[in-house]
Amino acid sequence: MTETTDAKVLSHPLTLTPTQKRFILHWGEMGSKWGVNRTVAQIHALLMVSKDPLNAEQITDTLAVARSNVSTSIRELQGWGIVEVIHRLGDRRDYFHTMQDVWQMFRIVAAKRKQREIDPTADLLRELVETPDLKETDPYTHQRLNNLLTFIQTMTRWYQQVERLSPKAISNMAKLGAKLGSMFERRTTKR
Amino acid sequence: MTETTDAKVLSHPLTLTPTQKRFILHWGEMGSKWGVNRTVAQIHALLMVSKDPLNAEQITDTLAVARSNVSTSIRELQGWGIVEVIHRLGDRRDYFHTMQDVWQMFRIVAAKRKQREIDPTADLLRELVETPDLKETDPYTHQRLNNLLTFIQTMTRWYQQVERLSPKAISNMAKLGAKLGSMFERRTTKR
DNA sequence: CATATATTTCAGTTTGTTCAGAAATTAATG
DNA sequence: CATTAATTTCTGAACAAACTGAAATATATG
Repeated sequence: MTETTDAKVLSHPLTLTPTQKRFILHWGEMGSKWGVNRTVAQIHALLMVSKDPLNAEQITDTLAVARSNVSTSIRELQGWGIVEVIHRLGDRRDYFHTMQDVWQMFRIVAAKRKQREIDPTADLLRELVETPDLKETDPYTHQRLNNLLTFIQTMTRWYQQVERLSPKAISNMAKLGAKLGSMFERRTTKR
Repeated sequence: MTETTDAKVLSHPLTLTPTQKRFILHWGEMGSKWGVNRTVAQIHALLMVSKDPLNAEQITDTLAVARSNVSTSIRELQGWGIVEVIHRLGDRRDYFHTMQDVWQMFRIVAAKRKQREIDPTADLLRELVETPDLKETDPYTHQRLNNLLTFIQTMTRWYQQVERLSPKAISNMAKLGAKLGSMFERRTTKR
């Protein structure tokens, strides 16, 4: 019950520029649209614009959320594999930072989302399409499910090719996209 | 208060095969992972495996959800542009059906999601990156935001190319992906 | 090993979402 | 234009998720 307890509350508040604030708030709002909770997204944004790694207390003070909330949120970001811990000599606290490479980050998140949001459906569809006699007894449903499965498999295969490319390669593909597109389009119409 | 009121409750229940049931239930569960509510996803699944268009009452009875819930959910599906109304001579009820072409459905949904989940961020980033003096006063943040923006723009441009392709063209790209990928990879390392 | 510091877990509260049923609205029919 | 059928909107209850503050646990240091 000493007066020092209060002094600790805002021991390491970070000063954010207006630009940084707007980015963090926006990223937090978009989080909900992406299925990520606001605090998690805000912390991620903060780490993205922060030059140096931050400890949990700094994050707490800067974003004005509960310490426990920061703990849980960081855990989730680590679960996604986009936030890492750093330690400093003479400091026992955990310092967090996020990867610099946006393409790398995208790849990691895309892989996780595919695993959670696509793979289970692909598995079930495979099973259902192979249901004995389905093709005969209910050809319509069989056809519909099979179309869906084929589509998912095609997209998956295609994603796996793209996933391996370097950022530079992706950028080049985007630039050459128009040509490529028409190339493939022609190739198929010929058939 | 006549006895006819009760008879109406289950007037047009649809008979679903076990396969159809499993698909509908699974699609409903996955819905939450995709940010779509369960009933909306279930109705969508039901329409996908239903050969004929269904009216609201049939959907209500088959899925055992409230009539009002069906109304709201169908509205949302129409909002996504993947469910349409059909009318029949001598029947004033609305009949609903979903498009057959999976690739077409994907395109529509992808476009909507891009619009909701990507475009606002791209807009903000463009604005922030152009903040006067940011490059000088806070080069680190500027760099980070700019990287993000560039990435989003690249992916967007690339998506726009792909979006125009036919299903067949996509499938071909997936098959040729490996070759293409290494082609681009080589091209960039040379630079 | 006692103390200080850092982190995680937990219970309770707040906030947001889903859903069924009632009420209101819209459209059709004689 | 009154009646019936079809559909949408509104409302409150049940449920689920996010968040906080406090307590419990873990870790370092003299």
